[in-house]
Amino acid sequence: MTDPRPRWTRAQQRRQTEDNILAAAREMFARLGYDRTTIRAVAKAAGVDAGLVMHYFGTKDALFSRAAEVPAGDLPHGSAEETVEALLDSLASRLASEPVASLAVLRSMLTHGDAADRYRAAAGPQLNQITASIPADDADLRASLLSAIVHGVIIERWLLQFSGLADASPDRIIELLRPAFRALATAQTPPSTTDDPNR
Amino acid sequence: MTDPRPRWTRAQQRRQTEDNILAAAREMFARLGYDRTTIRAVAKAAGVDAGLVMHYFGTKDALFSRAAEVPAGDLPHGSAEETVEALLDSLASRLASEPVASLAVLRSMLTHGDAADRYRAAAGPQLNQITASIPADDADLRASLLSAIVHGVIIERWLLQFSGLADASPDRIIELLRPAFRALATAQTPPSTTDDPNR
DNA sequence: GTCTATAACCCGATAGAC
DNA sequence: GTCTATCGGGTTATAGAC
Repeated sequence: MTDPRPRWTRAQQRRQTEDNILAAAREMFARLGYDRTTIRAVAKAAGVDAGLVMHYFGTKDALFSRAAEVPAGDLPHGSAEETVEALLDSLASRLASEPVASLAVLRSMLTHGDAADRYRAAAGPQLNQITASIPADDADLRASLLSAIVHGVIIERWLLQFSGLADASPDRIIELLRPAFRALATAQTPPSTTDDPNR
Repeated sequence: MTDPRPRWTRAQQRRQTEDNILAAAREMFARLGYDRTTIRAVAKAAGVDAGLVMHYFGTKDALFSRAAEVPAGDLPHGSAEETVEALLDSLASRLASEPVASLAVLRSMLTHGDAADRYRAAAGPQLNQITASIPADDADLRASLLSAIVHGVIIERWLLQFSGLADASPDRIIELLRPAFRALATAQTPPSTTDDPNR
């Protein structure tokens, strides 16, 4: 009375197993980083054999590449003010819940070259768009600083779990950062301490 | 005709060798992180035997602890404005040249628990002083954000070597960040987009 | 297709010769 | 004090049985 036909086809079954492995790998890469994540542990977490993981993905590096695929987040074009708001929106959602694949990249980027490359590749386009929206000679530096702030906050919230940032409400963080972002995105020489050498 | 008395005493010689090992370990921990730094490689870089490193420091963890000793950087007490300037001064010097021991901690903090603890211990006092100087209910969150910004900039400059931050002049970075820091350190509801629900 | 066994290598740590 | 040799364990990756 057993049905000889499988509920899923071979290809579907394989895909399902691959997804399980990738999910386990993502979680582990995000929590432990590249080096301390072992193929054996990933396989066990996914309920399969370690040899199977190698058979599917070839190498540990390839597994990381697949597990750490993160969509290139891009911002809509617009004025500096609009870009600031778009950047704050993006940050707000990443403060609410950061994708595991992205956390895997962030966790490993300081000690694994491929992860650092992935990080640069993901941040690059966003950086260019921010730069383009800022009307100033040093737009690139301003954009880099905005990007560094976003990443610093994300890292301390999700990876280091700094008290004060780990459990603060995204809205409050956004409200506090808005003036700082505006100050960076709008070119204005502060009427402050030093004299202008260009006069 | 050889002089039987050594130029240095045994204790001095040992101290010299220890310093060589620590310097090599610092450089390697800072460049590769905790996991990828091996005792063997440190010994080779220091020109000694791997067994000697173990004999001096006992374990790899203990070697890291010694190599990653970083003085607890504290800020002078003062008003919010003064604290901002002190924080900017501190950042300026860290942008000019960051100590190798500190880079070792930063490089390893996402993947090595001890390094993360060290990082929190070093950032903690500074954070408290910033918090104390800010007259606002959410002073702790504002201080955390200031700290996150500093660390984000340092990481992208020294560890990820993000173009735009890696080779920008410290002075320009400081000038750009000053308004942003002031905005965070001085409690003011922005006269901006949203209505004030507390009226 | 899936899994077991193992090869080949590198690690931290230890014991002991000199 | 310094260094050689090695132990015991872990890893990725491969080869082959079922």
